[in-house]
Amino acid sequence: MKLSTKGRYGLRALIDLAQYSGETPVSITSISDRQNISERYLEQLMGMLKRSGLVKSIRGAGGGYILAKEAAEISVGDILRALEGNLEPVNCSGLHPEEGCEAADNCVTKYVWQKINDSINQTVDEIRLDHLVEESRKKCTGNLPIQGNCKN
Amino acid sequence: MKLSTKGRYGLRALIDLAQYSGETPVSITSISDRQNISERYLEQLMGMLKRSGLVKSIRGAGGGYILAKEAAEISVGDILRALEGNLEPVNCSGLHPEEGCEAADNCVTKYVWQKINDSINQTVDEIRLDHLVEESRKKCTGNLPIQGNCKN
DNA sequence: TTGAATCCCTATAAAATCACTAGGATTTAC
DNA sequence: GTAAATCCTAGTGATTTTATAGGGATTCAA
Repeated sequence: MKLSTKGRYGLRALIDLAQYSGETPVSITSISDRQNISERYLEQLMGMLKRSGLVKSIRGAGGGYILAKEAAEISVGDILRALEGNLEPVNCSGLHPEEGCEAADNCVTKYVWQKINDSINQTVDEIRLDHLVEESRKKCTGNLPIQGNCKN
Repeated sequence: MKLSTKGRYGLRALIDLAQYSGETPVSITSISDRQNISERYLEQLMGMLKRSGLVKSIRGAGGGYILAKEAAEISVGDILRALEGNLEPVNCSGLHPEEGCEAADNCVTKYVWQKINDSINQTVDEIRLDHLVEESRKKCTGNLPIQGNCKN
């Protein structure tokens, strides 16, 4: 029941991107330096986020990434689902009406997985990127936060 | 962000156990037959549930398992945590006050993981085993439910 | 026009985790 | 004593995760 590094790194990267975005696009190199994430790996994550329409890329020298929409319009749920696929605790076809599991109607555990799924999605959809950026600014007045080896 | 077979099988097994518990203890063989779960594997799961105090075992011929307490006093959360360890989406030491991550105070993502963790735990702790057994009885009046190959 | 900076795509390797399987040891009812 | 059951510890093949690596393609500045 764990989130992979994709989700963890990706969320940190997008907070960073939102925080450092200004006139010029933010390069992968700069994010990876600040966040201590492998440049090559981060590249892949940004690709996924781009394909999901959360960021835009600007190629060539001086290029990098920018948010595709306002930070207030991007939720943690959008980011995590883009990177982790759906957040369902169980890959239960009964959760998807179109797929039709023959046991679905009689399945008791489906009820449980559905409840967990709903609560996770509701929680992550409530948290917006701008809020996290603001929190981050509050915590860190002037000097940079000491992240150390923390990869979460 | 997936629950492993431990949690999925374990919950089904305990619903089954609660459903079929009567005078005599319920054997692993009978549960594994009804639920289509590998006997040897289920053995391990029952061991974990026993160590967590959710079931009691009776050894020897005619032995098996019984619930250690009323079905109404066992929550889905108890079961899943017994089998999956904690349900935290991220193994973040900042979530545990005693461990003390140096970045904890400045860590923005910790806030997110904490929220997800709380919502999952609240959800699974609200659902009790007796409720699931009752639901199961309702859905299946007389004839057994067709579970097919569904492993969820 | 050239070179540096940057994104883009695919393949592959190492590590970790999962989902069992195997082989016994112990306990109990009959 | 024997069969039926739980108990315990390892081992193992398959899959997934977590990157690394390499080779482009594109853009901009000088």
